[in-house]
Amino acid sequence: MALAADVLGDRWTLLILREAFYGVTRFDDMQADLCAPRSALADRLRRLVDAGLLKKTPYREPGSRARDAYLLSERGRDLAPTFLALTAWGEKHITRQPAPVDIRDSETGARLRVELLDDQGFVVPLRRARLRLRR
Amino acid sequence: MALAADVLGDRWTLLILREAFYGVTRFDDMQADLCAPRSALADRLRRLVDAGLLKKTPYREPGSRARDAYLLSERGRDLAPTFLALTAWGEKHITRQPAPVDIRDSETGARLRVELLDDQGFVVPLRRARLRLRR
DNA sequence: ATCTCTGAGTCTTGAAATTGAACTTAGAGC
DNA sequence: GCTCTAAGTTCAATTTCAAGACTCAGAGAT
Repeated sequence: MALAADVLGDRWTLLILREAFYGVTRFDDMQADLCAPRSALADRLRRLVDAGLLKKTPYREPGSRARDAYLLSERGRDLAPTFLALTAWGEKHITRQPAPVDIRDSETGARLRVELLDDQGFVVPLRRARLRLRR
Repeated sequence: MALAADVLGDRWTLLILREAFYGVTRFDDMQADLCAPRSALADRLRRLVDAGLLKKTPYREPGSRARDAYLLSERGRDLAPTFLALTAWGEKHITRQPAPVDIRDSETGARLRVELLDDQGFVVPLRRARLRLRR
């Protein structure tokens, strides 16, 4: 997780990833949403691409030249459970309101949630969870 | 999640929380583990206490005066699923090795994992997950 | 009482990162 | 050509950070 902190441990990076999860893919849109300095945004996007979480992908608006959008790569999308767990935490402890986002099953359309499961697939409430260091 | 990024969006904070999850509670132990500058560590611990994620708790080593340890509060422990999901991500994409930690059910001792569940409690593989913005 | 030791910080100062705003660039269409 | 736009880049001013020396409070020894 040390390396995760290296990439994610930054005021803008988490917010940029949230934008990416929300489907915002363009520089100026992110800049407008986050009010981040353009230089900071450019720098973080570059790092996220270098780290393989985002992927520059060309797109073309009719009447404009080709540009690059920033899409989540597989590695980035794999942060979805982390993202969803963090969102749930924020709903409970910070905003006390549902976040304007959910994750759904692409096949059934069911709304998904993150849970702790034991080895038999039973849901275990958070209060029973204990962390253990192996050695 | 904006506020989450406010507290967590920092190079040291994530690592400090990891220490806390690993059961390290004392200033000098964390300092030795992380090699963080003492001033940075003091500052981040203060913020985490202010944000309610850690709780200063007096302890006393025989032959020493009373000091404060930093324990996860309930709000902090509620980050366990986030933490576990992030750890799983790191195992898959960064270290490619199991992290030296697991979360267990305090009643059965079973090792726990984080999964996405649909509304009927069935596990849904990550690849079928789609994020949707509600409006 | 005084001395010394330890864990937990604080202080100081040079180095690095960040901000905000203006500027640049590459192509599309007129 | 000329102009327009999204996507950056550049730069001076400011803010934050790092490293390590220093301080502090109490405990036990002398």
